[in-house]
Amino acid sequence: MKTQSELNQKSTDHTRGKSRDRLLDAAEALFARRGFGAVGLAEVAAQAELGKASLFHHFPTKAHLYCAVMVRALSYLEVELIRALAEGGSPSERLDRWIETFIDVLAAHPAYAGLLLRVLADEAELPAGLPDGNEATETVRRTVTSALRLLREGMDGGEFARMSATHLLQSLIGAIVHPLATGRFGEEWVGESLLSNEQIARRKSTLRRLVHAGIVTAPAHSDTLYTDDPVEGTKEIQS
Amino acid sequence: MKTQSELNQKSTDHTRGKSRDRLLDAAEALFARRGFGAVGLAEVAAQAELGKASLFHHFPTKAHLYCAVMVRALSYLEVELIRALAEGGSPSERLDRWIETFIDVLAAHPAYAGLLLRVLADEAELPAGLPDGNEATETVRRTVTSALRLLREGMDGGEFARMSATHLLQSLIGAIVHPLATGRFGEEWVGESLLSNEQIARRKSTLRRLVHAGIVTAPAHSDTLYTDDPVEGTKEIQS
DNA sequence: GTCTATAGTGAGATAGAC
DNA sequence: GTCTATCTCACTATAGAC
Repeated sequence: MKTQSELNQKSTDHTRGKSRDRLLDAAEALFARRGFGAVGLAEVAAQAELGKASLFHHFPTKAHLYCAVMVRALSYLEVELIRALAEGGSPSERLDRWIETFIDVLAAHPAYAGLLLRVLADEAELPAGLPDGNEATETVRRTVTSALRLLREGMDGGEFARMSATHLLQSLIGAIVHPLATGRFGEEWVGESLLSNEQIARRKSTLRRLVHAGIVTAPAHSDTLYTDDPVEGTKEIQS
Repeated sequence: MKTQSELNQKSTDHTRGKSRDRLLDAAEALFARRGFGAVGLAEVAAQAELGKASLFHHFPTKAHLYCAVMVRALSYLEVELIRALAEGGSPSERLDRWIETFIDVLAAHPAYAGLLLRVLADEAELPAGLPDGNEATETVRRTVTSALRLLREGMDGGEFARMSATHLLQSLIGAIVHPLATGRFGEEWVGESLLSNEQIARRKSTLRRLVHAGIVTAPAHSDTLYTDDPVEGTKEIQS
């Protein structure tokens, strides 16, 4: 029974992959642009060239579909970022590679920036209880934890300035993800697709400059500089 | 007729302001958390302690309500940011004040970060054609333009490093807005409300450090650094 | 200006033939 | 696995009394 469909799990091309994958692709694009609540399953099915009812054969519920989309994207991102960190080098080199890889992943998958924004910001749109929903949450947690570990290592070794690692990471993520999620306005300001090689190079360059030297060349006036996060030292996220 | 209701247009307290304002407040919170499509008007009305039908007396359509919420928030932000820039000082000082004011506004209005994220990232959720929708778009444009002007001035004067002003601004906005829009995860990582005085001070400190000196203290390896945006020089956004 | 009642539409989800 | 037909319900919006 079903010898063929088991063999090409990786979905080469014959129509454009298995219909489950087409559904995931369609849903991914739509959820990224409009969010969970504003996407209709009829539109998803139509864009996957399937009937609306067939969708429910692959995903029993809209929430399941949403979580499956998220898990696929988040897992891919996690794998790439972990790989980037695993290649070794000084904390500074690893951070550079982490940022560059992050941008590369968002550039290669135009929907991911939007999806990430929604996972992080939308309220309760990862319905807990679903296995995939929990896995998505855990994937985010793991990815964040590994990045935090890098930042703290760099600070401990004196290679990064001492500051709140969590706040720094949130700022970095915002600076990386947000610009690539601002479809309309972003392209209007930049004048062309944000995903062109040229603009991606500019994004990397901007981030690199920001991380390595800031942007202000004049001397800054002194100011209180917070260093450590007192609370999180004992939280299980430390792992 | 109605002498009383005309007098307290500014809605002091007697229940909690005029019902139109209560509707705006309720809608603001819900739209920020869930986006246009996922919010039901029944919930908005209920949270404003009004019947569902009364809502349509104040806003003829859901889109009108959404745009009204956006205009109110964006206008307030614009006024504050323009004021911050108008207080004078060197580009560096004005940029610091701009960032600090931005964060203060987001901290004082917990829904604004979420709203901003949606204006910038959600697709077509500011229905053009509505007067308020166009005004919201124009407000975003003006706010961005004034910030871009500051960045370019700083670069021209040598006080900021030469780089793509648009990319820099997008990165800054992401670093400012995104962390304050990540309700769930953000608080989990930080361990307390992101809007406490302590955490707001950390946000400001992190951004200031990032802008003024970057975070890496070790010498960076050389890299291509993009400077100007060739396309946008002739666009009407230049104003 | 606020309400109850209700229209009318489109959503998520199911039944069951093929 | 895919389809057509259908159920059920929540939603936006309207009508009209008070």
